[in-house]
Amino acid sequence: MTDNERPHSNCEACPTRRFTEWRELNQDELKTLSAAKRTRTLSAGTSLYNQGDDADGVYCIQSGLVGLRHVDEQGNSTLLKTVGGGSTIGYKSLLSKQPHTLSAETLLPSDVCFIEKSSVAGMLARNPSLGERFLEHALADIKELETNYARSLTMDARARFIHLVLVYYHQAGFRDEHGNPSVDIPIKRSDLAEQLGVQPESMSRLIKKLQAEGLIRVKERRVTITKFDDAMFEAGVAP
Amino acid sequence: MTDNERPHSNCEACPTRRFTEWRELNQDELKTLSAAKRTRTLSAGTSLYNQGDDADGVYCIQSGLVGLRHVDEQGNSTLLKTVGGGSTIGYKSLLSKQPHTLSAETLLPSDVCFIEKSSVAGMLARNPSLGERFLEHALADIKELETNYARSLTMDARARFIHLVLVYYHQAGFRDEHGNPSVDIPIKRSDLAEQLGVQPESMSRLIKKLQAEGLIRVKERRVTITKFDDAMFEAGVAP
DNA sequence: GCCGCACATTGACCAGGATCAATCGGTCAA
DNA sequence: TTGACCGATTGATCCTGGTCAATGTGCGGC
Repeated sequence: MTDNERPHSNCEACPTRRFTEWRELNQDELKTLSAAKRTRTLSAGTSLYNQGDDADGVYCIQSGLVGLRHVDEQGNSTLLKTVGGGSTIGYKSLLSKQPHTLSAETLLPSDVCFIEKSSVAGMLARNPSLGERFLEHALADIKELETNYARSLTMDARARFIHLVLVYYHQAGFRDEHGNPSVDIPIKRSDLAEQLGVQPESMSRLIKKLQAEGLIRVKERRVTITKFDDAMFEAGVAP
Repeated sequence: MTDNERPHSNCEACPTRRFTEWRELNQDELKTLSAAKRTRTLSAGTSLYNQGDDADGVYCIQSGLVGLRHVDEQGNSTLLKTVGGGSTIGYKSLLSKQPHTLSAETLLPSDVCFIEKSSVAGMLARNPSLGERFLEHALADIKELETNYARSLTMDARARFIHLVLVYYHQAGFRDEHGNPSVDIPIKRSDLAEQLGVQPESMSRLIKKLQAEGLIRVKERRVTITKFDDAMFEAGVAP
């Protein structure tokens, strides 16, 4: 755990910190945080924690991609969410003192910081505004969950997929060599299907259809949105 | 607003308080709360607040039933949740300082207390544990949303409906004259359909089918669960 | 009593996805 | 090189739930 410690070993300099709960810590607190955290570079497919486990701390994603998965009593698996650099996860279970409701697993090689339970508790006790940041985070998560839930109840797989592509584009989009909006959605088809609540076969057919219509172009795991306005419209996003 | 003021005019005596955020207030704080709150008895179909509005305070449901609805850009309406006595709503928008993401409307005649924004802020400033209660509430909401979202992605309308009946039964169930587990789901079919994300016609047919199979019996808005174990199994609930 | 309206149900038909089975390509280890 | 395995795709078929149109049914207003 010491030999693969590399990226941004001190939190003051961490470029993603300003998007996290830790953004308002003072110099002293940042020193404490730097000392408390453990940074690891993980290969894809590494489990951070499992549904049902007790929380042992919180995880800050510095880079890469982490998937949050839920498995129900009947074994149905759902990829509820993916998070990238600048996200803090695992805090809900810690704060509610209840077992994790989701499992977290790296989907890409990722740099992840871990801050142990007692350190978080200590900082929370000394800095009340940190608690407010976590509350804010929870409220933002609720908002996102509400709209996703409503979307799953009212929109078909096609519209949900287009919406999801636009979400990924919003997070990590770029222009390809011809200036077309593109994004790498670096997860396998079956995970994409799980995120949409459809079967992999339906995912294949859907992609095929959307390509045939010329709405998107897909090569491997790169999606180019060729009719951006149409996509926005179908996903129900304001212009 | 003064003439229809009736039920439990002081919060110390309020029987539902022990289920709410206010459960740990001291005598002084309870007096403040009692003075700040306004209680109203509302008929069914009254709007408490609308999606897009700024928060003006929080609402405590004393009795009755309130529906929380989301309408998206395309006009798709979803009944995301119903809440009864002992629930506090409207707090998310207040704490996040963002417009309401949902509309709240009474589905039954309801007694509702309203606590104005500035009063809540005052109490929060003086009592940090109140903030923790709201955080707990938010975390519980997230947990519920996550499982509902996952359920909507993986289970069909039939299983979701059975699950929903069991949820209502858990909240307000009783034994009918023959000792069979029953519950009044006091909302109209189209709202039930909205809550499940299906069309009213499908709702009708689904109920008909489940009755034909002898799993449930439905009369007006009362549902009797005739095969309780089968229902639990289909809904994916542990025995 | 009669009209109008909202809620609920039913029928006929269609479409979106699920399911089952087969194929294909790529990668890795023996 | 071969075979095992995984991910992805395709085809054939079935079933759930959507859509459109019609019919009940109860209730308040006049």
